[in-house]
Amino acid sequence: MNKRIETIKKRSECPISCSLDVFGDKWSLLIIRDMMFYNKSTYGDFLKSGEGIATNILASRLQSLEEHKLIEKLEHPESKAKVLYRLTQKAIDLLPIIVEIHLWAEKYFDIPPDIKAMIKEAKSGKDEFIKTTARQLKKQIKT
Amino acid sequence: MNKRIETIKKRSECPISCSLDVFGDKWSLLIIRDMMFYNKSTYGDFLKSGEGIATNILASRLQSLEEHKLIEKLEHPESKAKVLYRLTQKAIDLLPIIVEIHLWAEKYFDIPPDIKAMIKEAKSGKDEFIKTTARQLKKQIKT
DNA sequence: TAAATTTGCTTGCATTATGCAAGTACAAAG
DNA sequence: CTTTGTACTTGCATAATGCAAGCAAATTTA
Repeated sequence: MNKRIETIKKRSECPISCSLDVFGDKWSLLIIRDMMFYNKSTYGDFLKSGEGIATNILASRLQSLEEHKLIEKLEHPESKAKVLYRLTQKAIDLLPIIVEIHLWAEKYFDIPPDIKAMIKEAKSGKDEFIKTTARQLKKQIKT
Repeated sequence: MNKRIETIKKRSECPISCSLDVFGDKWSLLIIRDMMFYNKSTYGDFLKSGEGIATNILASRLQSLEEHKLIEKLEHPESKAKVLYRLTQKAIDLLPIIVEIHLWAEKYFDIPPDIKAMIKEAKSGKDEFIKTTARQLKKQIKT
């Protein structure tokens, strides 16, 4: 009945490598994205995402994100049947990375119009965009 | 004798998702890092990296990076036995992302002193650091 | 110039991660 | 008290990664 604690191994001391060991997989950043920009907060929310994550993988990624302290599991105010996932400050601090990924993507991919609008805003006033977005997200932590 | 062209599939139109489809694996960004910051340019160079990539995986990642136009394969000036890999502009444009990952990592990991020095420099004058580093890298492209 | 070494891979097989479909337990609604 | 919703787990298939060995062409060494 022992849940295997996925040992958090580092491949090296390199900051890029260490970071990838935390969120450098196919799904983690997409879950963070959903929480940051689409107000998703429950298991069911994440399942509905356009990319179609499998149920077992979602459970596994949520566990990993929790172990790495990027998210916290809380009881949902509406119902005991639900679980509320919330970003930590550590995850909110990923915002600059995520913004830069958006800016890179905007240069090399065709982006849907609605998202493109947000990227334009982020581009024209990057620091301000990050600051206000981070502030919004922090509100939810209020602890 | 047909080399299978790994079809480049997108999971969605989301810029984060599309970007991860390009470099969101365990190794691609580390190869880019080696080329950006450690002047590595050959298959043998990449093999020597601290994280220890397997030979077949390295070959596979190099092929993927080339297909996604993040690197180019050129003949090595020193020897026909060698292959020279070079970053494209598309890869150099990843620099802001990589810098932000460094800054995030610096906040949440213990970083080796030499790398920490570089991060401090990047932090104190981010735009300038990116600009000068990118300029250095572009020199090598000179077509 | 023949043999050994370097370089950039490929190949075969083991292990791990991810994907899919079904099932389960508990809470809540009817 | 049955049905539905929510958050998972489980079993099995496929894909990605890891490890050790092998290989061909180029270069170096003897």
